[in-house]
This record gives sequence, C-alpha cells and structure tokens, in this order.
Amino acid sequence: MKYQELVIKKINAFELKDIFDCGQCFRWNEELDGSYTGVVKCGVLNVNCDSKNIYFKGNLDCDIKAFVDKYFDLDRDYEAIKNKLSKIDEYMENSIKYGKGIRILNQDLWETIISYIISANNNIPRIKGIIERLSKKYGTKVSFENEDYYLFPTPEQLKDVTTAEYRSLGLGFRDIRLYETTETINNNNHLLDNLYDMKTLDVRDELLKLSGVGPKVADCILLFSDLKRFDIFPIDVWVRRVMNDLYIKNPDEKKVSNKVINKVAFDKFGDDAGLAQQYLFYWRRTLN
DNA sequence: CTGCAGGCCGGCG
DNA sequence: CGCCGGCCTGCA
Repeated sequence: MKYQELVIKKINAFELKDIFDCGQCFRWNEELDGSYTGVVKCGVLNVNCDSKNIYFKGNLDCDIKAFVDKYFDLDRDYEAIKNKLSKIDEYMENSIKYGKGIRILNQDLWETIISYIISANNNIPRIKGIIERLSKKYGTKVSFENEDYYLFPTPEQLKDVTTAEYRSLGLGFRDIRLYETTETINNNNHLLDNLYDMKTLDVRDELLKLSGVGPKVADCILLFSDLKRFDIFPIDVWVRRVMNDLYIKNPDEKKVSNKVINKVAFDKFGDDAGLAQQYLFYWRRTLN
C-alpha cells in the first residue's frame, strides 16, 4: 500500500453526491468536509471536488491514475449520452437535470456479486452494516489518515466461513446463498474471469446460476460491476413504479411484467438504458 | 404490535 | 412457464 494523490480537471458529469448516493455502491461515506471516502479493491480512496478540480488521495496498492480512470468510467462521454437521452421526453430531461453528476462505477465483480446478494429484500442501512461487519471480520486491514479500514474479503478469505458465522453478522436467510456462491466461485478459479469476454445475455445466464442471484441482482451486477454492461436495465420496485407512472400507466402496477418494462426501456433508451435507469431511479426515489 | 425494505427460492397449477 | 407464500433482521 502506498499513499498517492491525483488531481484532474473538473468535468461536468461528476458530482460526488450523485455518484455515491444514487444507490449503486455501499462502501462510500461522506466526510465532514464534504469529501467522500470509500474502500475499493486495491485500498482506501478519498475524493473531493471544487468548481475547478477533482482531488483524489488514497492508500492504494495499485496506480491511482489507472484505477480512477477505470473505476469512475472516465473514458465514457456522459455529456453526449445525456444530450441524447434528454431529447427523448421531458421526464428524461428532468431526471437528468436532477442527477446530472451521476456516473456508473466499474466496481470489482466479486464484491458486486456478494453485495447485491446481500441486498435482496433488504434496506440500504442494513446492507451497508452487513458489508462493513463482513469486511471487518474477514477482510484485510488498511490504514489511511490515522484510521483503519477493511478491504472487502476475497473469496479465499471467506472459504471456511460457515453459515452460522454469516448468521451472526446479520445476514439472515442470505447466509446459505453467500456460502454457496462463495463455494462455487472458489471451486471454479476462472468462473468470474471468463465472464468478461462473453456476450451479455450469456453472462446473465451464468450469473443466474449462482445461489441468491435472480434477475434483479444479475442485472445490477452486469451494470454496476466492471463487467460494464451499459445497456442493462435493472428493475426494482422504484424503477417499476416510475416506468409505470410515466410510460406504461397500468392502473394496477403489480400486473405489469418485467418483460414489458424491459421492452419499453429498450425501445426508448437502447444502448444507454443502464444510465437512463439510474437517472429515473435516483429521481423517483429521492423525490419519492 | 404489524408493515416493510433495492428479491430469491421452491412448490404448485 | 407464471404465480405465490415464506423468509432474517432492524427500524418506523
């Protein structure tokens, strides 16, 4: 681990609150100075912004520049996508205005799989708590600015953990899912590596074979991990709600199938459906 | 005390 | 296939 810093010029689609509070990640927290600190695969990172620059500093065992480029999806032209989506209708235009600083993070695949298995039928504060306890108990300690942080445990570090131990950390009925998926991944060394070069729908099929991974969790993994499948449109209760309210308008929301929602999303948003989902979700959820 | 939160799983028709 | 009940846990 090595202390590193990086400053880059401010870009338009980059607001800390939008990025870290739009619901895609669980390990970033706001500091008193308005910056955010997060634990990532290769260490601890802190990010701050002003009108001119974005400031990164961290204790990392990887190159900060290369990591930031990838993690924050800096190669993608969000302005172009926002302009395109804004023209679809005034709903998209408004939701984009609201979440103008959102970027889709490229998070570690293994961590994203386990985190979203934990997210099933759960709420965000509890999800974050479980992940913290899991990391503190089994992950590697990293110090940064006189504080201790814990990396997300590797598959190897979870190899011998029992369902009872998971239960004691508050996993509830997800204990067996975590146990089984960890076992599956530990028994197939290249299972995750092989996903990167596969076609999206084939990756989805593979993810669905994992214990605790259903359609919604699979889609979140595809979009929010470094698999970076940008056209995937995860449907949770909020997305269902906003899509029905705006476009489908079925008086009985429960009767709308995910298939219908997906088709509407694909027809309207095409390859940018994933980002469109984030704008709509963030907008609908925070404004309730 | 019930309801519910970013679903999944298994059994059934 | 699609539908439905049950499910750990913590907080309102």
